[in-house]
Amino acid sequence: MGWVTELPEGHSYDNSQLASHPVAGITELLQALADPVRLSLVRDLASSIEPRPCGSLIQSVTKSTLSHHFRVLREAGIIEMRVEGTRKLTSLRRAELEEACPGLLESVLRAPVGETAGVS
Amino acid sequence: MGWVTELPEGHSYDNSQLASHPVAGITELLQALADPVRLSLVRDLASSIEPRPCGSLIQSVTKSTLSHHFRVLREAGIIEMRVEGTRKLTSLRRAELEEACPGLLESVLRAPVGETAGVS
DNA sequence: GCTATCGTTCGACGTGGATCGTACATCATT
DNA sequence: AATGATGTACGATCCACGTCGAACGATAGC
Repeated sequence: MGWVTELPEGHSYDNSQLASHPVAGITELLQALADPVRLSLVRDLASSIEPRPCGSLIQSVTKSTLSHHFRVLREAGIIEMRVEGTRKLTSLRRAELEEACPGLLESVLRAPVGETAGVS
Repeated sequence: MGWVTELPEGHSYDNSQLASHPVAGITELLQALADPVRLSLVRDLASSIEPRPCGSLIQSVTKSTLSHHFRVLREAGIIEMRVEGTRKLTSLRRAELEEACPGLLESVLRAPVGETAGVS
């Protein structure tokens, strides 16, 4: 039954992941950073000099969920990916981010990771 | 403080709005700022030296919605209110915010208000 | 007292988003 | 080709959140 090659209207493969999105506006930027998982990803990326494969970050969520978060960060212009063999290396776009919203990344990374900051 | 005047099993009145909440953690802080209405409120508050009554800010949403946003900002420790007659004056907690997350408010306020920042 | 104004609370609604499982794509190796 | 590893697309589910209208609380002034 219908072994017709199911290309059209099925899963299309979108390579726009590789084209760098422009850095988004401040609201979208904050929204992208305002999720605990994504913030953790950004912190991890910031703490390593070299770009890292997606799978080496986080573990508390599924592959698909992780891919979703990477998409959000990509579309906000916060990260970029490049293919290397069978993997994709992810890196922070520090310079572009700094140009679009100076100081934001710095302050977010410097903030204590725990719960309340303890300032009343 | 912040107790509740219990009347007849219905609306309870919570005065904790006046007790300053501690500045929240970075995630909650970002979440509070990542809404267009709230961000606009914060910008408006930042642009005026004196504290302002709630009603003098924004108009694109209902009273109740506005009150909800103020609550979120209050509970994140971003703003504080004090009663003055029949109004409540709202002000940014710049110092506490700066102590809890240095540079964050500055960078957010300095960011262009429009859509995309235009950095590719 | 009554009335007006200002802000809050409650309840309900709709939408967006975070999560997952499954199926699929791509590349490398065997 | 077949298999394994890595990441993406899609569909479904669930829940948090932004929004509103209506009722209520607090204060000021008539």
